[in-house]
Amino acid sequence: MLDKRYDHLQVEKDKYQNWKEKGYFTSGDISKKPFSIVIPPPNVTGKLHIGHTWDTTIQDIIVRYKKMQGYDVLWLPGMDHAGIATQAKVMEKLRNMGKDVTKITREEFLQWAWSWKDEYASHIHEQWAQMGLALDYTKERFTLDEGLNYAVRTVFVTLYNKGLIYQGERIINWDPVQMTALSNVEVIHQEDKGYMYYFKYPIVGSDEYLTVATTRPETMFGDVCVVVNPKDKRYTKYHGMKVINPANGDELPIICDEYVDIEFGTGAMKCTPAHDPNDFIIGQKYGLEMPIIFNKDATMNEKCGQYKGMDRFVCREALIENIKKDGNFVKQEEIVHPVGHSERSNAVVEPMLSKQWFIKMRPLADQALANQKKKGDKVSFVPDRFEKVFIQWMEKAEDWCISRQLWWGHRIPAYYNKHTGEVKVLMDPPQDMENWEQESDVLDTWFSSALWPFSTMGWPNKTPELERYFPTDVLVTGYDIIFFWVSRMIFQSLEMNGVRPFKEVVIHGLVRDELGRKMSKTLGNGVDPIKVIADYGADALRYFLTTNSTPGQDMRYIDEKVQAASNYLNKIWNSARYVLSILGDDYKESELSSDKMSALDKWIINRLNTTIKNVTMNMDKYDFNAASNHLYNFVYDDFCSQYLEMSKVALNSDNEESKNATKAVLLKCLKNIILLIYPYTPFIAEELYCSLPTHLESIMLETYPKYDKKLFDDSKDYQVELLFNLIKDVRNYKIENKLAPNASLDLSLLLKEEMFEGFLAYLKRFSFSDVKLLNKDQHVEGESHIYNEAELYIASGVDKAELLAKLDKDIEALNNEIKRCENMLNNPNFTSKAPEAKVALEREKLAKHQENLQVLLEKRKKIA
RNA sequence: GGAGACUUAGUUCAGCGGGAGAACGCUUCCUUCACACGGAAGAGGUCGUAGGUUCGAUCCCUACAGUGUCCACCA
Repeated sequence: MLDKRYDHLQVEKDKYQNWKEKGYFTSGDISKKPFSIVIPPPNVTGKLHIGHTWDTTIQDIIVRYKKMQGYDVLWLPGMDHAGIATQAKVMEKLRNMGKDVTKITREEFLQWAWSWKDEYASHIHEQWAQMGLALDYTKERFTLDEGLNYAVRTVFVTLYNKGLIYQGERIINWDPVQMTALSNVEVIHQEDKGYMYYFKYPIVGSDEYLTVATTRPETMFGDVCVVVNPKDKRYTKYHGMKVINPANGDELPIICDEYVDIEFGTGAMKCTPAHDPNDFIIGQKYGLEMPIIFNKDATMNEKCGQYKGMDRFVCREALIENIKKDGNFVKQEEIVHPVGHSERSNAVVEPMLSKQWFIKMRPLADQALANQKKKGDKVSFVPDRFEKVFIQWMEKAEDWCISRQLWWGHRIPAYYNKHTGEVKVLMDPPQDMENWEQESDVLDTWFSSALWPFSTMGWPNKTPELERYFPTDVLVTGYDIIFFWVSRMIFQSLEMNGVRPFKEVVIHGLVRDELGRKMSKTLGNGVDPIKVIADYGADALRYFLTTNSTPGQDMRYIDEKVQAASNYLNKIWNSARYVLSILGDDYKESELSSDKMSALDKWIINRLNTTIKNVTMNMDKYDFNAASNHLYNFVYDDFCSQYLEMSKVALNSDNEESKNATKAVLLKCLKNIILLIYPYTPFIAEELYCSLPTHLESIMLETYPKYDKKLFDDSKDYQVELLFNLIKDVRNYKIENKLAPNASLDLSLLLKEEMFEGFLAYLKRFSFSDVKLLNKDQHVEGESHIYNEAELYIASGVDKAELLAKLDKDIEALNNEIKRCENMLNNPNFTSKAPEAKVALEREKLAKHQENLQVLLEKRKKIA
């Protein structure tokens, strides 16, 4: 027997462990069709946040749904080593322990990092368990494990040999806090306040000067020339002359290049090839020197004279002061301009010339773009507008800087000859390793993540897993990592395997706080899923997360809505409790047979069928909000409010046959509700399922409900709806007239056709009144309610004037409706252009309205 | 500078070429034997503004306004 109140703590206890131990999460039944998903591996940097919960719940719903539909589902779990982020956290921990991190060795650090990984991996496992995720742990991987390292090396060597990976000196984004290079996507551009400074660059051998503008005066130590547009007439006379750099007195040539915009600033641009990507291009074009002026921590280096060792921003201020003293300062303007910050450290990123490893993107991007044009092979985005985001990024993808000056990651398999400097890229260290030194840099974390869908399945070996589950069926992730991850998986898979990594990508948004703000550590507005689970249960949280937004759209976390989800589950719980109590302990399940079912039974079964159809259709579209809404309406309106209440009549009758039919229908509805809600809320579904009179060992072994045409007979459904309307109007009458809900009224009913068996009994029971049947044309005093198939009169002490007033109101409303219909039908454009069915429907409506109007008019005549 | 998203009830959000929906909140009534974390009934919206397409627009198109998002090297 179920408890009176749904208690999530009791319901969610021990179930996960049991599922796991029984092997329900394990894939590999080759008698079934395969279906596969790889989890987006969470970083081992911390605990999971509510965004992870959303992401993984969507996957879990898909997984459980597909399992029920008879697929052999592989949901592959795993985690990401998250290079920069984890290294930063581990370093911080070591500093907090009082260690001198500058003295620590690579090997020592890696030991600490691995133990950090173990600790956080166990937190993540615990959270997955609490959320109830049906992950196949026998296939779990880590982005830094040996097998994945083998895959990473294979890809690196292959791309290198194809010329798609190269080492080059280029301008990269330098994070001076983490002291590593970053890729473009790891740089966040934000609008910062700053100044545009204008300085005089005196012309050598002249009293004149050029005014040059810059936002980063400290880079002036790296200036090698001043560039003007050859067409700029203001500067023609200076062509071939030199200017003096006001920062250090160096003489700089004036160079002409079309790149300079005559309209922008002063039209004279300082050129710092080592610290600006555009200047770098000009530097290359004219073979200019490229002096680097920063140390790795963005302090000024020895090229900066008296400023050596200063922080770049301190230097900036000091330099400006000195230029002012020299009289070369013109002005400064406050501006707001985009400034690049490191995604991880938030430090202002310094563009810096540096030797790094790159992936040549153009050929790979073109391949990915070409594949999107192939109908059967493309990756389908859900919702499809996100394909555009992907395509646009691919169209202008620049080379990807993949080397990082870190320890925590896949070490680049390149070897430098200690004597000759020769570079070799190899799967394994050279035989004479004593003469070689391995590249100390590691790869960008996303390099290994990009291989995740196939590296986790044993690639490059032709494993059975790869054969069976790759390409995967669907990937679920947030729109914020389309660039970081989705696009890179796509081009890597196409290059390495010749096929897409997944057929579909389901994109969701961000969870925001109650006020619509992004959740962040600095705001402290994050929501801890573990706390929500403790308060309301994993089921309520899962239901809330997956049913409160449209695909691809952000959502707000609102506590009351989780509570509402919990109330819904309590509703299902109690309806189950009731149904089970009706069935009794020794109930034997029997087949539903259409001929023993009442009109009411058939009605609810039809509603159930329709619900199954709608839910399934929307589940297949990954529209979990729409799917759950259909079920919700069925549970509340059709099943609980109508059928459960109505069924009490049959259950209290002496008719054993109809009693049994009702019980069977109740059970069928309940069981289907449990099965339909199960992917969303597996814990409560399992609990209720196992309380059914007959059940398998677990709901995880059940099959998903199917639309059942056999029981479909809706011929009397409209009469059932009429009954509901009659009851509703009677209730309404009582409330309007301040009568008790169970007050007995004097009701008269004229039926225009024969109603289903028991119709009157239901009406009597739910109106708490006796119902007199009228013959045609028989007149009764009272308030009239006209329906298409019936007329209801409620005798009352209300006076004539009031009755007439009400009647007039009804007549007026009906007249308006008739007018609306007539206007439409009299419009030849409507009748000729609108679909036939639409026109017929309007005609039908008009006829009914007119008929009903006649009744009301006659009624009025008799009263008046 | 580009791209796309959003604007619907007090609030958070669905929806849709043919009489506006849910949840929460609010009002009235009801402890009736599944559930007061409940039930019954109800109030509440010129669907951002202006044009256009259409027999018909909240829905499609255009412009505008507002809100937030992503991308982008202009000194």
